[in-house]
Amino acid sequence: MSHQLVWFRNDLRVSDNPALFHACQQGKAVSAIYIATPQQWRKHDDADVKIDFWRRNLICLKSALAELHIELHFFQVDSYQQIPNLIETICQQWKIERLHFNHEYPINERLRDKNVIDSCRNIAVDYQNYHDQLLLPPSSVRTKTGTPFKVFTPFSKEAKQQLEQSLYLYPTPAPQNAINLAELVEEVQLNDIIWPNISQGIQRFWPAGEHHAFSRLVNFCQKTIGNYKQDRDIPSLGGTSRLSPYLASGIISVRQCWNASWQYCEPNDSVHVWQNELLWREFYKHVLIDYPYVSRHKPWKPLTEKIEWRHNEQELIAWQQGQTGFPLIDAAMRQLLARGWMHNRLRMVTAMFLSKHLLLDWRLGERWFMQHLIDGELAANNGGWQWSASTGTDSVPYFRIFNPVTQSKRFDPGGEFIRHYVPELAHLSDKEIHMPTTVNRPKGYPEPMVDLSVGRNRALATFKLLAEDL
DNA sequence: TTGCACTTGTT
DNA sequence: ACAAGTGCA
Repeated sequence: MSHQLVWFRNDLRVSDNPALFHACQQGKAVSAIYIATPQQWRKHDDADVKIDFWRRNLICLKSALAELHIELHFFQVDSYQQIPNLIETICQQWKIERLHFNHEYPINERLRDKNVIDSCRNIAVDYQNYHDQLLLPPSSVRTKTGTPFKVFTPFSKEAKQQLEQSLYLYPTPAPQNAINLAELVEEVQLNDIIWPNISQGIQRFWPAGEHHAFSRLVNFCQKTIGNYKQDRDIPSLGGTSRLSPYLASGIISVRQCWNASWQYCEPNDSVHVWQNELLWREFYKHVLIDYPYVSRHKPWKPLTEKIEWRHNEQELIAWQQGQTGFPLIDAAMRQLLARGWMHNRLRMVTAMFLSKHLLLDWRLGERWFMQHLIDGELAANNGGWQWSASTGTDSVPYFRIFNPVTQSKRFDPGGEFIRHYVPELAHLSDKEIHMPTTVNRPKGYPEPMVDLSVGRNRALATFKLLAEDL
């Protein structure tokens, strides 16, 4: 018997799944496992809304696999350290020949996988792993001199040259030979795991299942993407793909997205803009792999470690709760809490407000985002925050500080987005809503927590000092 | 070494 | 008008 085992992690789908595909290629019985690690999730600040999304997608995955006659078994341990032992036990009791899984790139995951591989070697179990989260493998996008790209534009040019319009997608496997396995004592049911409670209201916005993800992708490419270039920056319009939660948890693959962008779209500027967004995701993942210290709470630009960020718990809380007195910021921060998601434009505006106008440590904001985003993903979240804080690769120049009121007038001109999430301001006119006057400000809505020009100049001075120190 | 190009601006 | 460099070929 040569029993194959697929370990599912951030790839909760059966279509275009390299590990699953290869396991099924062997013509032998295939089983699948998922290992819940609640304490590790807390350590990584994984959001409740994201953990619940995993749970809902695991239900879908279990039934999708059942149709292929593959059983998905659940296990639970506290942390990654216990996984090698658990996998040893599973492999021995089920007489596994080969373990298959798709790569994850953050350092804790790499260490976990290295230890699992060492265990496999100890007990003479074969293993294979595959690249899955990236369009192009690590280290494959390099400058002429062989170094990693530090700037997005040349990175994207090189990446585009390497990418075909149609990438190979691993087909969903055919049904496999069924196998009856003894239930292991370590095994749990999905319901035995303690999951966060998430309201149906939020769940409705993010339906689970790869079929849903795929139809969202096709629908986006056939309809929404046509106006993507103009609409994507207007939070009230819903002009973005809203695929990030599905990509982050591997409910859909980035290869499927890339192919769809060529296959289902009329080629135009908007399509290229969206493809660039996929490449930004790619860029930040490569940065994380090439500069692993960014996942250890270090800025990409070492010099910026010297910045003395202010400490102010109350200001942080005001920002987190959407009580800053700046309507667009507050609307955005409340959207994050209400939906587990925030529009991309607003992620930049709120991140820059925290790191520049308030001069609070960008890592506090990064953490808050991770704790609340359904699409929270280390590389993209870290890359985005370091971009806004001017500490990252190809980040915004420190003197180009978004003005939250100007941004509000430009990207929410009719105030629709603000009215939706900050209802106490809904009655204000289009002109007043971006920055209510003292007279117009309703009771209960806070005064602006910082004078924008004071905050701006404070940030400019801080960064300028840094440059002079050099 | 030089020249070119540079996501998301603000006052 | 201004902020001020920097990656890359």
